[in-house]
Amino acid sequence: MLKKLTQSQQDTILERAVEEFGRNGLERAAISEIARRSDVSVGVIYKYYKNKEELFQNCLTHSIAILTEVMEEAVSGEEPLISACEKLIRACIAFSKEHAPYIQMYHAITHTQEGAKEYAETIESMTAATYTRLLAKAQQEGEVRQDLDPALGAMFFDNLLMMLHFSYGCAYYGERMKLYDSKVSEDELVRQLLLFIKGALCAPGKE
Amino acid sequence: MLKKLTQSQQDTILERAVEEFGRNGLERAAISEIARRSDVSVGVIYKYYKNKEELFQNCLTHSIAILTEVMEEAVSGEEPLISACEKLIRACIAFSKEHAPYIQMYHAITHTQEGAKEYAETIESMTAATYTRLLAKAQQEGEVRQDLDPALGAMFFDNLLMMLHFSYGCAYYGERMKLYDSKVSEDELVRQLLLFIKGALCAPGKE
Amino acid sequence: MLKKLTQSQQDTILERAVEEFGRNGLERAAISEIARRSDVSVGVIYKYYKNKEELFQNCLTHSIAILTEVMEEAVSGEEPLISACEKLIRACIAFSKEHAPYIQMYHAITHTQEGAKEYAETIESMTAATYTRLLAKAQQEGEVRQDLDPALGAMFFDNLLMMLHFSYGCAYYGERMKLYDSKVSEDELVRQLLLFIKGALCAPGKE
Amino acid sequence: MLKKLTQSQQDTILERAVEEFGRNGLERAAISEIARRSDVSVGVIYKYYKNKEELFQNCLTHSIAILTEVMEEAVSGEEPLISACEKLIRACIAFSKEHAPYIQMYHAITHTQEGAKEYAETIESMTAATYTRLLAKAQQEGEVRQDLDPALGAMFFDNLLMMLHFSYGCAYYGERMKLYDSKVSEDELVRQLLLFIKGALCAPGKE
DNA sequence: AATGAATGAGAATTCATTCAT
DNA sequence: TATGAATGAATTCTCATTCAT
Repeated sequence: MLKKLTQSQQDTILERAVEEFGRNGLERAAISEIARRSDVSVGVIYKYYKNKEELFQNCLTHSIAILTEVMEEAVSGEEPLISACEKLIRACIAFSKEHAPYIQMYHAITHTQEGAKEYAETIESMTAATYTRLLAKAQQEGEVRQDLDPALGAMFFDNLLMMLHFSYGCAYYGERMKLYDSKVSEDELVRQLLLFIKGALCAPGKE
Repeated sequence: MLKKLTQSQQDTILERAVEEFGRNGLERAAISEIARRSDVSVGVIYKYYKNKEELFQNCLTHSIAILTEVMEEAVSGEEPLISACEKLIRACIAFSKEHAPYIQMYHAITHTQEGAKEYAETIESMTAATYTRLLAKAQQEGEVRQDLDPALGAMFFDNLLMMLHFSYGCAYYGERMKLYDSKVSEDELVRQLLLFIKGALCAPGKE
Repeated sequence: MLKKLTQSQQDTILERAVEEFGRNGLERAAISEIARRSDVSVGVIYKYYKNKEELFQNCLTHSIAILTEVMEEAVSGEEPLISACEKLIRACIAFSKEHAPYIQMYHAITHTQEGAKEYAETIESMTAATYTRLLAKAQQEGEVRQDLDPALGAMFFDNLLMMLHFSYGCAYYGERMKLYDSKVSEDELVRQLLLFIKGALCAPGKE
Repeated sequence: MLKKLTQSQQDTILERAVEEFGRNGLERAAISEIARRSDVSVGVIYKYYKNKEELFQNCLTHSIAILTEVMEEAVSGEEPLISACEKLIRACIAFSKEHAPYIQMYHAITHTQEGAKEYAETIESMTAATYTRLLAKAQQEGEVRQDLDPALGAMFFDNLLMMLHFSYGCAYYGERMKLYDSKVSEDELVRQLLLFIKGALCAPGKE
């Protein structure tokens, strides 16, 4: 067959690769398995990606792009901070449940030593800036207490979201969550997390 | 060398193993590398540990013991919740800076799919129970607001601590932290985190 | 070489494997040695056979098929017992001289403890049944003396054939044979063995 | 401990070694296991035997010596051929049942390629000569038919005994025997084998 | 002289990567 | 251009043998 890979086939490879890397991590993931599931030959994957590492990188970029898009969409409107937070939290949970492999890939990348700086900048810069801006603005409007540093507040908030992603996207953190709360409903968890965050960020008596 | 391994050599193996597992995870970690770095033969590692899995388990047990000791010490006294939190936060940071490989190994473990439940139970059960109890008690004493679920509150709190561990123990999260806060002192970070947690947990006007 | 293995190369692997297993038994036989002698990579052997055990099983099946074919051919006709015996004896000798590695592999197998039952059933069942039937039939026709148990007689007869196989296929038994008979011709040996067997099986005065 | 090994300890080592080699063959047999079972250190075995190969050789010599002694004892008297045969057969079975490891060692040695000649001469010469002489004498006395070559007759007879040893001493041959005869008593087997041998060796109407 | 822990070569098996077709 | 079989380096684990005590 001398037919060039269609865009759809290329997408399939990336999706199956994300799944395989999510399942098995960079090391154990098998190119042959990705090829098999994508219904292409091993050789063609090496036509498109120099080696396993590079395929992994591409999966990452792909995952992060999707993840970022979803999160940005949640805070694009003009609305009170707490509503934005709720949207973000619900988006977090929905995305993690639906696209666990992407979360697992994200988790995998955060394990790198080499290139950690470059990865972090690529992946986290925009979120960091966005959340910090969101808080700074809310602070100016009196929604957020004055003694909180917007950057650090944003980081703590993002930390909570990140753990939420892991809790719904990674087996280990899922099990850990059960140890804390084996039967509380997802809605109740969201309500409590909002309560927690609101207390943390907002001036008493304000919203 | 046909002399029995000294205790110090045995300790070295465990330390190098933690580093290797931290760097590469269970799968990719190479016994031969651990042996080389520990300056012993491969065979001797198999004399002390039945296989790679068992060495890993020992590293894990060892790590947890150290970590637990540090954390328990921080909350052993009878003191206001916020003081306990501060102690825990400072212990977290100190431990992560001193024992980064342990944190990295922990991070690697949390990526597992298989055995996730067993790992989570081994590693997280005690912490989960301890923090939940701490909050429940503080709630009874009026220190913590009544509408907060102690278990969920404990989880959110532990989530913040976990991210703190990662931030000081893993390269990626360290870089990420810099994106939020490139110059704030550690002391200021602790102060702000305490502020954040206090707001989240405590009834307004109370401590 | 990235061309698919030719049938001849695949046959070579099996032949070299039989030799290696014959020389060293299942345990000690080295896949790398088989690969080297077959002029293929180690990996390709694992492409065709899941593991050493499976390669061994294939060698065994292959050997049995060849051996059985040869032996069955010798007793397929309707002829007096003694003629059949002569054919079998001559087939034994010819086969052992031509395919010594098969005999050596057979000898190696018979040393196993584990799985001895399964091996014995796989390898010996058909022969046992065939020889027993052969004798029982000859007994009904008066060719074999009435006081001989056909099954035991068949076993003693097969015992003699087996030792013949070893004598012509294994170095040790070859040397041992020379100790008994350093100059007698093969023809004379066959004649004497037939005489021996005829005396053992047949009623005096009958053939 | 600076105590020299007693003779009894040395014997124990040899016995345990025969067992271990019988169980696992030369390759799989573990020196450390032999040491453990003999209640001596690994090092001391290497004081007495240069390496595993040499220990194996010594086990062999030991096994063969015992085996030969038993068999010679059975034919030392002045008695009719068939009585001697019965004694030998019964000695065969009794010895094989009691000392299976020795038989297994014998079987293992017959697998060697290198040194096959030397082994065969060491082990088989005396038996070959003894049985040949036994038959030649019986032939002179008219007990054995005149057209049988005493050397070849002795070999066929010894072949039957050898298979008897294997049948009672090696798992594989034991299972094979069951395929022929799953319920016949040992006594009946001896009776039938004697019948078989008598027919093979003796002139009709004679004993 | 005996001990037994350490050594390290060697074997099975996997799988990323190559390249003849 | 796509294929997928072949390659062979790398990894885990075993155990015969050594030698400091």
